[in-house]
Amino acid sequence: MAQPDTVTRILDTAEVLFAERGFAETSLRTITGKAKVNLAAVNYHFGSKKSLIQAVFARYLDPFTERFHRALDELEARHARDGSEIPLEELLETMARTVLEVPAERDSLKVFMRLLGLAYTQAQGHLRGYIQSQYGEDFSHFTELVRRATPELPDAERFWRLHFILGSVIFTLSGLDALRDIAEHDYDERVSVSELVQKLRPVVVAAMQAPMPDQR
Amino acid sequence: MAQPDTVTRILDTAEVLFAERGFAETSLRTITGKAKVNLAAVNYHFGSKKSLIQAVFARYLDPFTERFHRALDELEARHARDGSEIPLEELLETMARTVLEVPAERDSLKVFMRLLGLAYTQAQGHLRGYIQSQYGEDFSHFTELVRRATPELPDAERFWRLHFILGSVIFTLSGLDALRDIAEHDYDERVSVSELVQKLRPVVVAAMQAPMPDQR
DNA sequence: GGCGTAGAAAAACGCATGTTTGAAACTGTC
DNA sequence: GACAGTTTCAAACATGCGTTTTTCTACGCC
Repeated sequence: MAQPDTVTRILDTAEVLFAERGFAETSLRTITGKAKVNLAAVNYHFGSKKSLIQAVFARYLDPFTERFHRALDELEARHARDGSEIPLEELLETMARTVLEVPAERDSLKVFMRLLGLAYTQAQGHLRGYIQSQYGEDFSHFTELVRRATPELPDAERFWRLHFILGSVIFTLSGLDALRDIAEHDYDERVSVSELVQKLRPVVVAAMQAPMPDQR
Repeated sequence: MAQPDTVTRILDTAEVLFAERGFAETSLRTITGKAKVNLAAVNYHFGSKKSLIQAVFARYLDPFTERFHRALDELEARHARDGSEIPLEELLETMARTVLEVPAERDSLKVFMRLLGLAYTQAQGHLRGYIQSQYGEDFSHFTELVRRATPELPDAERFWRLHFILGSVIFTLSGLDALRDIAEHDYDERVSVSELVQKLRPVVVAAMQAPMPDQR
């Protein structure tokens, strides 16, 4: 098999290493060494380490938002025809399906989720700004649809619950390997990612439909 | 007021900086500079940066586990007397109260949660091992009580749901500042930490009591 | 066939990092 | 008040980092 070109080799290696150790902890020398590529290649092709990080994200998020956008439009169109509202389950289902679809091609869901987690938790101010500016609009579209699907929730409450859920998903899927090892060791149950998503589904729905907190 | 001693000044400064930027992104020079302490002091008092990181955690986790242990024992004793089982809400309540109590003395819940989040997400293999070895037992005690409180759940299912919840809590509270800014900007609702914990409560309970996923 | 350009390779640059050193300053004790 | 032990300090050390520069190689084009 022919070796992929330099740019692809760098991206392939970088995303795995970033996902494993974080951005600051992964040096260009480690990346280029493992990718069997000259050190200067990163700066030549990407300009800087920062841009490499953004490129790694773009390679996931561009196809993701593209598909997600299409899926949401289609969902809206279908329900617009018969005038019904889109139920929450269907929205969550659509998001889950898209998240699973995109990295499936490279068997890298774990990497994708780890990267999302890192984008939130690692400092890297430039990343948050980049993601917000590039993909913020599509996410807003989604939250607007969720708003219509859960009209009984106050806006702020829905906002927080969405982030609770986001935390569950990112946290669980990004720490997947470690957790899976523990689960297998303690309960010998070996779960696949799709089984885990199945486990998440009722929990997420229940979280969104939980009663409002007591006012004390 | 007298300046705290060098060790305390280092710990106070380090925990804030670590929480803000992560471990790798915080240099000893930044810490010692801000703490108005000589650079060599860290290596003199702690031995290495690694040990400093562990010391920062120990200063939170030692009192936390100590209190948590006591609180659980007391809870168990109380219910052992009348032979009743400890309800799930009470267990979660106890944990939440203890988490809130410990850093309250220094108004640093945010820091505490950020640190917990970092312990999970930043590589720092030594940290995970250290925490597991030092505090793993107390956490096991807690999960055992949760097991008794939710006998209808299969062990593996409970395991995963606990981690879903852990994800929600750590993710939300560790990204608190950023999220709070958004929430305030978009919905002008300024939530306090205890209000957020109040919002989390019904969601967490609902998550644990959600129906089992469909088998497909 | 020579030329121009894009890419790869090797080396060096400048800088920030964690750590170590050795001398100075301080502290308590007899 | 001299001594031993501890803590502070400035300086240096070695290393690893991202980036830049320079040289070399390969390929398309009139």
